[in-house]
Amino acid sequence: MRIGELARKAGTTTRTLRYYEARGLLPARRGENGYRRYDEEDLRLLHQIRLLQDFGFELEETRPFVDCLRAGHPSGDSCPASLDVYRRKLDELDAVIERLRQVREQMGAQLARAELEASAQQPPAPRCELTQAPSGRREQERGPDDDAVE
Amino acid sequence: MRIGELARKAGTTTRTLRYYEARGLLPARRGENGYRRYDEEDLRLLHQIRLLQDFGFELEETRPFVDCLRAGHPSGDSCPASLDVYRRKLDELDAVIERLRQVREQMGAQLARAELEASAQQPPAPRCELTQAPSGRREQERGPDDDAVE
DNA sequence: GTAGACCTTGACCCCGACGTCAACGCCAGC
DNA sequence: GCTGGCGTTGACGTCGGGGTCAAGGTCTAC
Repeated sequence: MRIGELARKAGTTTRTLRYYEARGLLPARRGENGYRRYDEEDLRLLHQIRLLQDFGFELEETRPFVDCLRAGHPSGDSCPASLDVYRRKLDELDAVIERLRQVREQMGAQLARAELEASAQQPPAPRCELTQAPSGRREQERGPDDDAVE
Repeated sequence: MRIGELARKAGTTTRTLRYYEARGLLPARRGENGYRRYDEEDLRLLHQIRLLQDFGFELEETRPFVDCLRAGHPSGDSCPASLDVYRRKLDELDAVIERLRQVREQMGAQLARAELEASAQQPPAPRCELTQAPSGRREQERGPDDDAVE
């Protein structure tokens, strides 16, 4: 199959596939006309990459898994190198989560303190003019925003 | 004081201070020679910025806090606009933490499964190597080299 | 034989928070 | 007056994972 079809099947874009190829992660054979040609095996590799990306892996970190699959193993994590990456990522993940948890805690305390002080000042009349909304209005739809975990 | 001194006192760099000024976040007065001049108030503002940055705020998100301080309030979070940012960040934080927690869980399960499979295969002889599998090569032989990145 | 869907490479753009020159001005001490 | 350490602006680089043209080649259907 050609690049467009593979992209559709994997739910990604042709630009992304060319990018992966440029990184040496998913090289393609070429037909006589110079078009890239892929097969089902490539689709599997690509699925592996996307899965790990969704987990927050950097592209380079998916390489051991892809190599493992390409070497003929049943799954990308059948090789020691992949397991090492898993373990490292788990450690990282634990560290990040813990840090965020602490930040969350401190911020929650700050907010509580600030709200308390505000309510001690504000009761009679609205004063602080650096705002527009008088109170809650917090739905703020969540757009295509997401990760950015450090 | 001049830029270098402020940077040292706040544990940051002159480049950073110029960047903040370019963003309009921490404008500086100028001496006759064109040098930036700062005072203790600026140091306070800067501390507020750095604190929030450490919390993972983007620069723009610190602006309400800085404005609040500059408006004469005792602390950066004495203003409703700042509290709104707190609340929004807390929500974001909760969402991110939860997502990471789930990823951590899935990955832990993957690792456990992979380790189990590995131990079921490995005992007799070491197998899992990153060598070519004897299985079918892909259609159309390639040039004088199978790519080996690294 | 031609439209239009697909492919090719190359090149520049984006975000955030700066780092890192380069080339020059200002000022203090010796 | 010269060196060295400050300061100034401006411009480009970084990192990841692509997006978005632009200018052209190919293939397929009608």
